[in-house]
Amino acid sequence: MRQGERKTGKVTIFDIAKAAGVSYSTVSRVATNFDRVNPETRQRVLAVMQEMGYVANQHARSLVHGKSRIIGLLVHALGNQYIGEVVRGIDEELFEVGYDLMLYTTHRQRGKEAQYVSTITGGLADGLLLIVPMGQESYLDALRKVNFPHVLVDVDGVSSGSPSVGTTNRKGAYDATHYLLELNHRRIGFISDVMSLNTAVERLKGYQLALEEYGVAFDPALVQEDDFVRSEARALTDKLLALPEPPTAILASSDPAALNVMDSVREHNLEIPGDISVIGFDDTLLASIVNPKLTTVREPLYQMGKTAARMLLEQLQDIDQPPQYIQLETELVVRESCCPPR
Amino acid sequence: MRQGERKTGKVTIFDIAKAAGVSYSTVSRVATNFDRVNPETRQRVLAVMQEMGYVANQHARSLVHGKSRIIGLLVHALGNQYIGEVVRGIDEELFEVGYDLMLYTTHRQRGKEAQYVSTITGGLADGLLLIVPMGQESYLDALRKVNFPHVLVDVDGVSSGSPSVGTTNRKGAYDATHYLLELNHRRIGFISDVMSLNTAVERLKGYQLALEEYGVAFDPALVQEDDFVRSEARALTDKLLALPEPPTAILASSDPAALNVMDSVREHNLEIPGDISVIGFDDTLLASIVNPKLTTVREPLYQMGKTAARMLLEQLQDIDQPPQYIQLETELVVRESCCPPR
DNA sequence: ATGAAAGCGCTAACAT
DNA sequence: ATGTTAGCGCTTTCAT
Repeated sequence: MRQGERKTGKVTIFDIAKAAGVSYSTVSRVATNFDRVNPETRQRVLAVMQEMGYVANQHARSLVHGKSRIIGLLVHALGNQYIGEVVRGIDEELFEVGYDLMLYTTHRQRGKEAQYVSTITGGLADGLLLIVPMGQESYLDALRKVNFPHVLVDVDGVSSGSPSVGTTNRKGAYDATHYLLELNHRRIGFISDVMSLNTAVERLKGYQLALEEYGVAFDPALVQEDDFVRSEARALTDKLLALPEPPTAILASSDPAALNVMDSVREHNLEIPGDISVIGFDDTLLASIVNPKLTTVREPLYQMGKTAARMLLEQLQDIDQPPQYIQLETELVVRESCCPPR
Repeated sequence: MRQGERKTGKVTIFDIAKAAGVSYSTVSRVATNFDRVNPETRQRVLAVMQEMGYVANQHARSLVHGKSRIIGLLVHALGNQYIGEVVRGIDEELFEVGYDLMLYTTHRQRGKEAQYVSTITGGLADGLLLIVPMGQESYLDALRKVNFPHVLVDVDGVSSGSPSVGTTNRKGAYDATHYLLELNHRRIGFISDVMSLNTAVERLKGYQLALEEYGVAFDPALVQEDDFVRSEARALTDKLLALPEPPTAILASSDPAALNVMDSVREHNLEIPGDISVIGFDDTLLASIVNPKLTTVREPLYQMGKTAARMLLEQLQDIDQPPQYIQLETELVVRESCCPPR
């Protein structure tokens, strides 16, 4: 190879065949190590492959097989622990069976998804995992219509119509609220995700349920909807604290949001938990490092990832399975950010 | 299509051709919208494509072209803001020119890399971006030997032999240390990355340089090497604080590490910054949210990603370019986690 | 402007 | 056990 030259194919099955003095189908056989081939020949071919640095062209294989062993992964953004853990679970499960991951990040740009989804279903990937906060997006219909294997991560079940793995959001919010009520809080602020997310709706229900049980009237002024794209948790906290009858505790929809809440509270010269108790959601590493350590609703992120991947793998085997809606258990993790109100 | 049926190709160029009453090469022409084709015919074909939901098979295209418009992205782990920002930069740059991203996560498993790299160079991807803390890995040689387009992110320059984009690590550490010295600290702990990373070596040099300038003797006991895989920052802080002459300030190698430092310090019933000043590295979102807000050395993460992607794109155009080693400027961001020693 | 034909690198029947 | 052949879906000369 001339210095700097890099043609597409580099070493092909054909080059190996010539060098080893066999037909290229024989080479293919040892490459896939599928068929029986004379051990001696195999050794020779293997040696040549090694020497010439042969690596099979994946696109050619995909073309033949009609599948690529690639899974598309559509995420909103990387860089939060939340996603990191879920992806770790996915990755681990997929790696074992030799699947690769194609990453699609929608970042702030709404609308990218549809475009991605079409190239994905265009044969590039065999299946699709979606970790995208969403309501009823149109591309989901597309996915279902062509019966393309996919699973939704962290959406709340059946309503989506697509296979999904989520958590017990209602119970999670219920537990958190219950805990606060038990501590004797009666004014509990709730910084919720936007209500277009069914997870947010579920959590609100849990929140209200607990309130009801304690005979506390629901005050809409205490729940503020936060946008997940550009979190306003800080400003919303300000709003909550400016209420005529401000909350003595605030429940946030994620750990990062909770940190913002804490930050805002401090700027009001209020103490945590003395003046204001705070609860987060997710239990990312952060929660146990910050000061004070954050009480939060744990979601089994890693398990969600693993489960989602496994479900997708199953669909790949048998696309006609009825969609499953799996819910993993949340768990309240009590740390230091809550105490009884003054 | 029968319910549940999903063959590989779904709608092919051939189906469209038949339905539109043209040859498939004509369909190809409108699909690539490359060649001149009768506007009328084009409309008709387009209409049929739309109706039948045609999406080109990427593998077939890649096979023909010998390139895939896919870039491999090798990362150690997702889920820290650091990676998130870098990837955002990469993603943005690549999206504009229609490249896709193949994600390879090495997680804790050392050794996965080599395997990945070989499938990547096997024609799956056109180029490779590596965000992997590393010294001199053997697969880098492989990359260079076959002249495979790649760029290293966040390594310190020339020594790697591969094109790279990093930051001014030495200056960053120098600035931080200088700031602390200026504040009158003389015992400055340094929780460094392992010295097998050249970035760590550079930072140490910066640290020592500043010390020298102030005539402060370098005490090896004050620098502790932390493993990036399983951070021991907390334990190392304990060690530092247990010194006969403990530090009055600690410089950490990342923001998350700094949080762990802070946590450990608090457990010793010491105040920040009153008893111990703390400085981080990176300036992730975290830094400005925690309590107290973290003084840290900002790295232009997003820009690093963009730059790396752009460099790779340039290599793709002309593989015979000499490798570039780009350094982006760090900047000390002063917040609340430092003050003069008691 | 469009059709016919070759071929990208590989796998998998089908022969031998 | 190994070679021959026919594609996988697409792009791209080369004809017409």
